This record gives sequence, structure tokens and C-alpha cells, in this order.
Amino acid sequence: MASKGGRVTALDVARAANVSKTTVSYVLNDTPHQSIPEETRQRVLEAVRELSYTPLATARALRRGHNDTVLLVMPDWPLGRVLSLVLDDLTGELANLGLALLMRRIRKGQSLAAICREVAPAAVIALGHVDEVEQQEIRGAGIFLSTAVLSYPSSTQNTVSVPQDLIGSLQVQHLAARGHRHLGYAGPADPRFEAFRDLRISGARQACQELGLDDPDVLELDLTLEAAMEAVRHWHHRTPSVTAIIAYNDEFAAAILAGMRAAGLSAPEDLAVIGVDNEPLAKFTIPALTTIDQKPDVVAAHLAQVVRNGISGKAAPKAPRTEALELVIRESA
Amino acid sequence: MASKGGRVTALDVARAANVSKTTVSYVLNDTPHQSIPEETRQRVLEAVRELSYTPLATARALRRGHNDTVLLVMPDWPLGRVLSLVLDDLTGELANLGLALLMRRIRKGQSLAAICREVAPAAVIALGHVDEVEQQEIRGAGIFLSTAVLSYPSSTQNTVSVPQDLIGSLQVQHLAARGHRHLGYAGPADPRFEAFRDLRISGARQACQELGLDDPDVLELDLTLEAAMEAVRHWHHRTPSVTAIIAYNDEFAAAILAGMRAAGLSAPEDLAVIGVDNEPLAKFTIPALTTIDQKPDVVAAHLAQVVRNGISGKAAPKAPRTEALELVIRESA
DNA sequence: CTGAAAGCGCTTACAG
DNA sequence: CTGAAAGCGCTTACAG
Repeated sequence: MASKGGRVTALDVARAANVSKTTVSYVLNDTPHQSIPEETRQRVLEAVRELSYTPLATARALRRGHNDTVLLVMPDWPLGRVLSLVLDDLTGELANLGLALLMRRIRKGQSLAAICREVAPAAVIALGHVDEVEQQEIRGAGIFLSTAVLSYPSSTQNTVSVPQDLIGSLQVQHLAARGHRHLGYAGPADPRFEAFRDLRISGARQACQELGLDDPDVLELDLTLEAAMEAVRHWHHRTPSVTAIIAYNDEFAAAILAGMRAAGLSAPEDLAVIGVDNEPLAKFTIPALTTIDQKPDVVAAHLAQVVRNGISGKAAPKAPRTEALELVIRESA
Repeated sequence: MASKGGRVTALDVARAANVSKTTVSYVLNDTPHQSIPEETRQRVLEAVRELSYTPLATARALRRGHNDTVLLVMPDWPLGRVLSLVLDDLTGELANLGLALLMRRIRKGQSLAAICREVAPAAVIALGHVDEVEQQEIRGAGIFLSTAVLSYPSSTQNTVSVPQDLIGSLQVQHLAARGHRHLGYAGPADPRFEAFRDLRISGARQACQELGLDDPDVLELDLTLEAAMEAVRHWHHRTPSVTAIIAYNDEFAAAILAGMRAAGLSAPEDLAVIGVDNEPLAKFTIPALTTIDQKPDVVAAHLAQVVRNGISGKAAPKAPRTEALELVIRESA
């Protein structure tokens, strides 16, 4: 069946259908401004089916100048729960656009532009910061869109950012609404979380200012029961004593809850606690954890929309701010 | 600089270095059995640097017959924590082999073989079952290796399976060692978890038989406090009363713990509980959760090894069984 | 040691 | 309405 080497090519289909490769291509791509008689069309499709022909993506990509992938470039970040869920949804959204997700880790010092030149994707989603020069280079190099930066304040064009600062401020707003005036912040020391942490803390700080609260008492701690107990004691015995804790995420929140219990305190009376992420276990902590859900489906849908618009040259859609975030009130605060 | 269209090609480099494209390619690929004088070599590399030349992956792929990606095909499974971690590690491992991970969702009825023909990846990792015919087709179609099936009993060639049945049996073994004779099983009703759940349950069943325990009392429940309370009451009031619960994962385990607390029971005295996954919050439940950790790094390393061997035509390495699993003993069982 | 040339499988002006 | 031909940018026998 195949001409040689086993692979079925457009030429094989053309022969079988008694047309030229050109016609095969026109039919398969629904090329506009071509009028192909239904009868011919059917003959081609029949041959395609008959021979189980699948166009080779690399050949098409070489010709077109770019392939049907969205390159996702990840720095050394741990692939956390929320990001995983976003990617999960995103693969589905992109599939609807005929695109697959190509994941690549990028190491410090590697040039994103070089990777883009190599891969020639339809679009790029870069996690983390991309400097102006590289952005220029990428946008200039191909016609392809380069989009997105997760988690950073939206400084640049086509930036998708999950508003980390807003997370911090939502946490504070909820605690303030519950009457808390003196807040503590429990976050990680690990530099890999730095970017996220600093944005969240700064959002919290700003909200405190706006609401006339004290600046939160920030503590960096390890995720151990001992560290949590110590932190809890520190906050509880301070003057004026801290009455509510903003946790970097549910993990820290759960640690604080466990630390409180070990220290003989109970939430939310002695100390209220609010987390971030709405981890699956969060509703089963005791007391059940109040937290901020970053809606992965909203983020993924927006990301896909940005890519779609970018590829077709349209302006980026308005980024969700509060829409991507949901306060989940349970018992801990 | 570039000949036209903006893109710098091997020809531009060749001109700049005063050699032919052939030589450029030889230098860049370290083609064996070629003896290129150091001086020429340097001249080429210098030109490459000068022009910021990056070979176009699609062109190379077209020529070679396959590209430098590993196609990861996912069925409709939710991308859970463990799988995310595996993928996270895997991207790093594959990067070391010069491969990127291409994620594609596959819908029921879509032909995996067709996707492979389209993408022409260096290797395929298919999650879920792939029938024999398609396996043949994929292996036959290209020279590329098709590998892996997560979670299924290793029936076929090149199969990587995280031994789900072993998870169930490890859970039972631990509970039995603690003196429990009458066990309950708490699992999901959602059919998307069916494959995993059934394997885990069957592993648990088998272990019970081998150890002379009763068959576990399996309950399917929703992840709500109410459902958990009801289940707890059911097990507690049964005759003979169940004394330990095997949970499908930490989420179910945490639900059971919360249900127990709501029902006035305490773990592990009234009912011991063991989970699976070692979720980040698991060490902060009260009491801290005993669980089975599926070591994502071990699984990822093995997966990468399978791919590496497959590509170079070597036999698949022995699959980890117990090595990929670790019993994490805390307080709940 | 080096280069001219073929060819991987597509798409798309262009000519009829 | 249809096809012959060029060309996307590589790699690799092959010939010198």
C-alpha cells in the first residue's frame, strides 16, 4: 500500500483516489477558496480511511513554520496542586483548539528564545518572569504569540497572572471582617516559593494598611509540628496577642492547627486560621479549614483564551482577578 | 544576517564559517566517524554563537522520522497528586535525555496509533490500557518504542505499572500486624477511579485471604462528613465490629477520621485508619495519618529508564514493586 | 577532510 | 476545478 518505508503519505492517498497531492491537501485542510466537487471530496476521504492515512505533523510544521503545540516552559518550581489542576484543565481546553501541550523545564541561564526557535510552537506559555529582550526576540522571531506569566503582577503584554497579591488581601479581609486586628503570617522559608510568598505577603500587608490593621507578624517556619507549636506560642503570648493567622497555604494552616492542638489551644477561639488552595483534605481538618480556592478551571479557561486570541492576532481577554478566587468559609476562621 | 524570512539556518552558519551545511551539521551533531579539524570545528561553533543559530526541531524531525519528544497520552483520568509528581519528576529526567514531554488527552474511540503516526514521537507513554492491535500498529509503524501502562497489572511488554494491588495488600499487612482481624474498606463510587480502586481492593482482599482475615467490608461513599459518619457507625456497630479501615486514599482516610470525631469515636483506639498518597496535609490530621507513600521519584526514574532503554533498543529494566511504595507509620493506625 | 545533492512529507502560490 | 513544482530546514549517503 505505502510507497515505501511503510509510511502512508499523501501521495499514496492521491494515487488511490486518482487525484493529486494538492487535492488531497485541499480536502483534508478544508482550504478556503477552493471548490472541490463533493464526489472528488468523498473519493479522497474514502482513500484516507481505507489507507488509515494520518498527516505527519512534523512535515506540516516544517512547511507552516510552526507546529500545533503550546510550549509550556517551567522554571524549577515545584508543580503544586493548583498548577497541576490548571495544566490538567488546560490540556483539555487546548485539545479543543487542536493543540497539544509540550512541557519543558527551563534551567537558569537557558535562553527561552532559543528553545522557541528550536521548537517552533504555535504559542508559548512561560511560567515565571521573561525579560523584555527575550520577549521581543520571541515575538519577533516567529509570528507566534508568546504569552503568559503565572503569578507575577501583570507588567507585560499578554500576561496571565493569577493575582497572588489578591490572595493575601482576601485572606486579610476575611479575618478583619471577623473582627481580628492583630494578625500573624505563616509562610515557607524555601526560596523556591519566594516569588509566590512575597506577592501574597505584600497583598496582605497592603490590605492591613487599607483596613487600618497592624502590619502582620510574619514568621517563616518549617512544616513540622514542633515549628508550628513554637510559632503558635510566639503569636499567642505576644502583646498585643495575635488572634488570627494568615497561612501561606493549607499545609501551613494545617500545621498551625496541629500545633495549636498540641499547645492546648483551639481554633478559631484562641487563634483563627485561614489557608490557601482548598486542598482535598482541608475540609476534613479539625476544625475544617477556611481557605481561598484558586479556581483552576477559571485560570485554565482564561489561559486557553489568551492563547486562542494570541494565535489569531486578537487582543488578550481581560484577566480574571477575583473571578479566579473563591473564599471558602468553614470553621477555622 | 539571515538569508531571508528572518530565520537563521544552517546555510547562514555555513556561509559565515566558510564551510558547507554538511560540515555544520557534522559539528553540531558530533557525527561519529567524521574527523573534523579542531580549527574548522571552532569556526563553525563561533558562527553558531555569533548568529544565535538554533536548529529547527521540526526539520530535523522530518528528516529523522521522529522528533525528540515523549508523547504522554492520558485518558480521562483526573491528574491526581501522585501522577502530577511523577510527571514533574519525569520532565526533569527526560530533559536529561534531551527529550520533552508532550501531553495529549485521548478521548474514547480515538486511535492511539493515529496520534502516534501524526506526532512521530521518540517514545510513547500511554496511561491506561492499550489493546494488542494498537500496540502492534504503533511498534510496527515507526521504529519508536511504545511503552507503559500505569496502574494495570503488567500484562504486556514494556509495561510500567505502579503496583496498585500491592498498595492494598501493604495496607492490610500493616493493619494485620497491629492485630486487626476485621477490616473495612472505604472507597469512591466515581467510575473514573474504578481501575485504581478495583486493583487496590483486590490486593487487599488477597492479602486478607493469605493472612486468614475476613474479607474486608467494602463501602463506597461520597466525600462528605455525613457519609463518613454513617460509614463509621455502620462499621462500628457491625458484629463482629470492624476495628480498622483501609481507605482508598488519604482523602477518604481524613473523611473517616473526621466522621469518627463527629461520632465521638477516636482513632486508633475505636477504629484504626490507613490511607494512601501521603498527602501534604496527612501529617497534620489529628491523629496524624498512617499511609502508603507512592514514591513519585522512583516511579519517574523507572519510567525514564524504560524510555531510555526502549529508544536504544535495550530490554526494559525490572519494574519496581515494593521499592516504589513506602509505609509511613504515624498515629492513626 | 569536505561539499553537492537527494529527500523526509507536507502546503501553497501558480498555471492551466 | 486540478496538478506540477517549489520549498520549508534539516541529515546523510555518496563522491571526491
